[in-house]
Amino acid sequence: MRLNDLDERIVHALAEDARRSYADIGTQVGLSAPAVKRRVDRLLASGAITGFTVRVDPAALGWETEAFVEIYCRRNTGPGDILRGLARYSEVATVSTVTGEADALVQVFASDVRHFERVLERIAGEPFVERTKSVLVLSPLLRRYTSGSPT
Amino acid sequence: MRLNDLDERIVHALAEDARRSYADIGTQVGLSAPAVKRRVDRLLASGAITGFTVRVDPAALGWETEAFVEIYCRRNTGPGDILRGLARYSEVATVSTVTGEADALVQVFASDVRHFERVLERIAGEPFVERTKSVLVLSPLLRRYTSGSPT
DNA sequence: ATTGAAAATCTCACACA
DNA sequence: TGTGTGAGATTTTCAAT
Repeated sequence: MRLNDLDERIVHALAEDARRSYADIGTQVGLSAPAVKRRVDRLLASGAITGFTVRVDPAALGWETEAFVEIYCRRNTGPGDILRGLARYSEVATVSTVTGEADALVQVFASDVRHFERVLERIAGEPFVERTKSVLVLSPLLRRYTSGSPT
Repeated sequence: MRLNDLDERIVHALAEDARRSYADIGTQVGLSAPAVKRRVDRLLASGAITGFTVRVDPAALGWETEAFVEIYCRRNTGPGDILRGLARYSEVATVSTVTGEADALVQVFASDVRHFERVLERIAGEPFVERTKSVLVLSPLLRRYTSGSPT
């Protein structure tokens, strides 16, 4: 789907505060409230917008430990296998297949290092996982456009 | 701030759909709409919730290329130097100092591989950067709780 | 895309445990 | 401190234009 300038400004407004009223957004972009709603509905239907969510402070929710885990898979493992295997973990925030030596890069939030260790052991025990390689986040210096944590 | 079970369930509900009505959330967690709003307001005031945002499909906004870049810094580089040096790039979404061989892990969104290459060259040219090592995202299989892209 | 009206929701006051 | 109830203000939502 192709977004025009008006759509982009609406998405930008929603990105800053997804609970702003359509009328508010409308006055900012020069549209009436129903017009804004129609465009948002269209963006939702087309998949350009996939939903609305909350920005949380992971530390405030008790998820103080963040890590990136490289996954090295056994032969004949497809993206679907990786997703199905990892989506079950509530501690897993993002999963991406990547170029390079590893097959996938996984972002994990845990309450502490002990918790992370348990999660890592379970992930490493998945049948499609050959080995893993993790780095722990020391300081989340910048979290732009995104922030989230499992519940 | 300490969150109890009710708060966590409310945050979880908002993470799935931040535009659900307080009454809906209330019936799910066993509270009235005003009670839910009061807790959300408190979570906002305490900083546990930092706002509401929209989940977008980066590709629909024209940001089709995502990459993770490991930064190896010169000696005597502090976290502040890394943050100041990288925050200027609008393509940089997240910056974290990490354990392991690299000093920092940076998430970058670009419109295409050519765009990413230009950004990478500029980052690699920063005075505190000794070398970089990148992996490109092939498929963003899972983007839980939020996903965003630079505007 | 806008207008205007009806339905739903938000948001506050107050009362209660 | 935290909750529920009810009323008024606001917003959403859908016709008709």
